Amino acid sequence: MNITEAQEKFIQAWGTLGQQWGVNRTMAQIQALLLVAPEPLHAEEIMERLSISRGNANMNVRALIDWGIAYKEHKSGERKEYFRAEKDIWEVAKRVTLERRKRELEPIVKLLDEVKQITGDKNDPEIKEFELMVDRLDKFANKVDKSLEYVIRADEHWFLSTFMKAFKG
Amino acid sequence: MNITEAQEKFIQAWGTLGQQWGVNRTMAQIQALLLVAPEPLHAEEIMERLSISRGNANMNVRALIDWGIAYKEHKSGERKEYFRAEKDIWEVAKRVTLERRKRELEPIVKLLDEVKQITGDKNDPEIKEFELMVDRLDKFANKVDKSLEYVIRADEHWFLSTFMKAFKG
DNA sequence: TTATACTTTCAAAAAGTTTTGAAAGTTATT
DNA sequence: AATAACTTTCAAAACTTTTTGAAAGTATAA
Repeated sequence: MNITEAQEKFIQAWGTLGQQWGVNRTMAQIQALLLVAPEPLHAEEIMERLSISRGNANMNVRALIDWGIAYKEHKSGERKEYFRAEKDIWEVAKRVTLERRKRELEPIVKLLDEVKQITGDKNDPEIKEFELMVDRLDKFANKVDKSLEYVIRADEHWFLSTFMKAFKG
Repeated sequence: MNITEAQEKFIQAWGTLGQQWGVNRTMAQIQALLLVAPEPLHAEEIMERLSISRGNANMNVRALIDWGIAYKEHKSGERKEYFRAEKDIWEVAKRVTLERRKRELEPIVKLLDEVKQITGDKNDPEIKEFELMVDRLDKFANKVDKSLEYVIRADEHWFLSTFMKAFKG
């Protein structure tokens, strides 16, 4: 396999994986392309390399930047904007974790708070079960939230340092 | 807010959250319904409560069972099948983690292995960058994989016991 | 064996998401 | 101020996923 084939394969597969992660295919493909590119690329290059339209390229590059996993870059003497990917995988993982925490965990906690105060006979089995479930979920969500906060704030290599000891390095 | 409104709100919101997790809306709604139900429900009840078709109900109940987060149940003297949700949230989290590991992590490792052996001039910047990236991703994926394996095998309350010490809780 | 009470399947329809590309917007240069 | 080089927007089209419901399948009881 030569380098072009390998890059192509990687980009396609990364796109497919992205979809399972709830990330749109093109966004993941652009990230993959920027990850394997030794130099920043501009819109035209991305469009050509992935055979996508200008609008699509623009939209998804912007999404990557919003997530904090790609950056705009300017080359002196050039008007074009260049883009590069964040290549520190731990940093990417941290960003993605933060983003998901915001999008997934915060709404759960908010929902549970709203739904916590219900009126009615506390001996009704429906009410008993509901309150039990809300309580269980709330405890869980708060534990996960605190744990994420902890690991995100900690050293970027937390995962290594916390767990790898168990595997002797 | 009365119990019916609260349940309704919870079910709808859980469905929306499910979508962001890559889980189909109806599957998440059925899970939510079964989570708040004090007794197991049968197909007819699920269809009616969520206003969905028989096929849709059947398909998504089956998916929940495949994921190991809901169970079939039989009531003696009844021909209908009843369904109940796994209500231990730690158990649900474990199952979901296992499922995602299989669907998301395993394909990455497989891809990286395939793409690792490329032919060409090792001084070509494209090749250098590519090999660097594959190596970084491979190390990361393997660390995450081993860590998940560890925490899944460990006590169900691993999350608590590993991190909560840091919060004196 | 036949009838009945249920569950499962699957092709077509509906709903939802992504992509396109032309037009509008922005900024830098002359 | 006008032009050129670029970026962004957005409505329509293409594509993907989900849902429906009627038909087929299965198991139990009489």
